[in-house]
Amino acid sequence: MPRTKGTVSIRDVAAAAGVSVATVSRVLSAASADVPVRKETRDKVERAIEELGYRPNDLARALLQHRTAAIGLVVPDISNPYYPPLVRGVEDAASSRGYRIVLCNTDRDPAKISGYLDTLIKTRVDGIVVAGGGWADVPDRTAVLGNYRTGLVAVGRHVTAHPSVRIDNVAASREAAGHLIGLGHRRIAFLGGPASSTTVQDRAQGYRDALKVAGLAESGAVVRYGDFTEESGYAATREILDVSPPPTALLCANDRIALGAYAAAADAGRRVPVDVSIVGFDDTPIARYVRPTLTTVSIPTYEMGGAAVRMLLAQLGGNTASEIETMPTRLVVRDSAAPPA
Amino acid sequence: MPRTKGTVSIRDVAAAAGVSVATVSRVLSAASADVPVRKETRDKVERAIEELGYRPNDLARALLQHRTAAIGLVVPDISNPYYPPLVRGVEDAASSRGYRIVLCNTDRDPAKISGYLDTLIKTRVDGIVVAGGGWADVPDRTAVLGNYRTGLVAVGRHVTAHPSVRIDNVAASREAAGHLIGLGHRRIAFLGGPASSTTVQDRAQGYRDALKVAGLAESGAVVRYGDFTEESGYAATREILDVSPPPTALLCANDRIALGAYAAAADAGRRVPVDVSIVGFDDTPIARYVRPTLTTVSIPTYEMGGAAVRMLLAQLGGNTASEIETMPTRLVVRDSAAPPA
DNA sequence: TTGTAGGCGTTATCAG
DNA sequence: CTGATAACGCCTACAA
Repeated sequence: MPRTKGTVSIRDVAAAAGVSVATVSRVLSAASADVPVRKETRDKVERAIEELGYRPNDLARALLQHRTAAIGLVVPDISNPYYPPLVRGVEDAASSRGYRIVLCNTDRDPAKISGYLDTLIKTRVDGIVVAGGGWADVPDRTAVLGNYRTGLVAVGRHVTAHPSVRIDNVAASREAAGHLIGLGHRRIAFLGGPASSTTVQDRAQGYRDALKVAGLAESGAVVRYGDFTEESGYAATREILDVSPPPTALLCANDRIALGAYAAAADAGRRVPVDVSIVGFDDTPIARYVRPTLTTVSIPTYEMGGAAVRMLLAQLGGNTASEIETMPTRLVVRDSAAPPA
Repeated sequence: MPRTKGTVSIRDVAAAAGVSVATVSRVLSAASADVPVRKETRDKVERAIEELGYRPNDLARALLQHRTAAIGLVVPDISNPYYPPLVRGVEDAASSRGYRIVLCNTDRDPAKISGYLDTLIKTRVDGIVVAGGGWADVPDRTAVLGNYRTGLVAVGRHVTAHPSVRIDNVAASREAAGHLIGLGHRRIAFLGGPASSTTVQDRAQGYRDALKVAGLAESGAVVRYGDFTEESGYAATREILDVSPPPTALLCANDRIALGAYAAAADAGRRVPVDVSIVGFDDTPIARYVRPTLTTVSIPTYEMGGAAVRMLLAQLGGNTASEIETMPTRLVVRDSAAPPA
C-alpha cells in the first residue's frame, strides 16, 4: 500500500486515514504542544499509524527546524577506563532531555579529530562535547562551528576559548602528594602520563608544589613521563625501584599506571605499602578491589559529563552563563599508602 | 553575506562563486564520482567554499538518498569493561567505511531499549548493532525495522531472528572447567552473573558438562548467580569459602566477578592459587596486571565488533550470506589457577 | 560544461 | 478544526 519505495511516510498515513498530511502532522505534534484536533480524527490517524507501523522521519523534521537533537561526543579512547563513566554521564543527561549522542574516538590523532569534527558539522549536530587532548595540532574550526550554530563545551581541558567543565588538577595532586608527605615519606616519585598532556603537567605541578612546601623540592623530585597505561606504570616502576635509595612512595597520574606499579612492585619483591606506598588518580572501580585497596583521587567523571551537557544546552539556548565550571575532587584514603618502614 | 538565517548553504556558495547550485553540487560530488567540471569553475567554487566555511548538510543529502551513513549501537552499559573494546571495534570498522555511530546504553531495561529503538528508526539509521541482553521483554519491532529498511545484527546473543556474531560459550566454559579439573580440582564452584542471561546459562552449562565428563556431576557442582560486578563476586566468594569443605577452585562468569573473588579470598586469608584457584572470563586488560595474574578466557570482542559491522553492511547491500558467525575463544593460562594444595 | 526544476518527508502559514 | 502549499538544503534528470 505505501507508495514510496518500501518506506512508509506521512502521506501513506494520510491516505490510509483519509485526511491530509497536515492533519497527520498535527496529531503527531499534539502530544507535546496543544494543537486542536477532533478526537474522532485523531483516532482515525492513530489507527493508521499503528497499522502501518509509521515512524516520522526525523531527518525531514530536523531539516525544517534546524535542530537535530544530536550531540557529538569526542573522546580519545573509550577503552581507557577513565572515559566510560564520563560517556554515561553525557548520555544519561542527553537522553533524558531528548538528545542522542554520536560517539567519536580520536586516539588523540589530529587527523581523526579533524575528520570527526567535519562529520559532526555536516550532520548538523546541535552541539559537541569534547574530552581529552590532542587538540593542539588541530586547525581551528571555531569559525565553521559558528557558521552552523554548533555549540561546544570542553571537559577537562585548559586551553580553549569555549566553556568547559574541569577539575583543579594542581590542587588535587598537591593534596595527594601532601598526604604522602604527611605520612612521613621523603623520597616520592611522580609517574606521569604523556608529557604533552595539560592534565599531566598540572598534576606534576601540584606534586612539585607539595614538595617545595615541605622543603623537599630538590632532594626528592623524581618525575617520569610515559602514557596512561599499565605497561607504562609497570616499566617506570621497575626502573625506579632499582635506583638506590629507591623512593618510598609513588604518586601515579592515573589508576592504570598505579596498577602497573602494583604489578612491578610485586614482581620486584616489594610489598605495598610496607616497602613502597602507591597513590593513584581517578578512583576507577578496580581501586576498591585490588589488594591492598588503592588510595586515589576521586574525580566526579559521571557528573562532569552531565554538567557538560547542561552547559551545552544552556549555550544553545543563548544562555552564556558559567563559562567554566570546576568540579570538586576528593582524596580517597585506602590501604596502599602508609608510613615508610 | 549568507542569506539564510545564520547558516551558510549551497546557495550562498553558488552566489559567491557566481554559478548555479547544481554546479556547486557537482564539484562536491566530483571528489568521489567523476562528474565533468571545468577546472576554472571548480577553483572558483572551491575558493568560495573555503572562504565561507561551507559544510554540506548531510541531513538534506540523506533525505534525498535514503541513506544516513549512521549505525545505531545498542549496549547494556558502556561502563562495564567488557563493552569498550566491542564499541571500539564497531566504531573503527564503521568510521573506516564512512559510517558514524550513535551510542545507546540500555541498562537492559526494556523500556529504554524500546525507546532507543524508536529513536534510531526515526532518525533513519542505516542499521543497528545490538549487544547484550534484556530483549526478551521488548515487544518485537522487527516489522517496523523492515518498513524502513533498517539492518540489524546481534552480537553475542542467541535468541534472535537476525544475523549474529557470537562465541561458543558452552565450549569455552567447558574448556576452562576442564583446565581446573585437569589440575586436579574436584570441588569447583561456578560464580555466574544474572541467571536470566543466556551467556551465563551457557557458561554454567559448559561447566556442568565438564564436571559430568569427569564424573563429578553431583558431588561437586555449585552454581551461584548474581550480577556481573566485583561486589557480586566478592559476596559470593565470602559465602562460599565458609562452607566446609570449601571449593578449591572458582570458575567466574567474567573478570569482574573474578576480581571480586580475589579481594574476598584475600580478606578471608586465603591465598590464590595456593588455597583457591580462580579462573575468569573476558581477558580484560587488568587480567595481566593483578597478582597473581588471572587465568581467563579471552574473547575477541574488538574483532566481534568489526565482524558485526561487516555483516551489517553486507546485509544492507542485499547480501544475506553468513547468518551466524562464530568467533574463536582462547583460554589464557596465567598464574591464578594451580593444582590444589 | 552548466543551468532549471522537481522532489526527498516534514512542519508552518494561511485560508476555508 | 482541517486542507493546500511553500519552504528546509540538497541531488539529479533533463535542457540548453
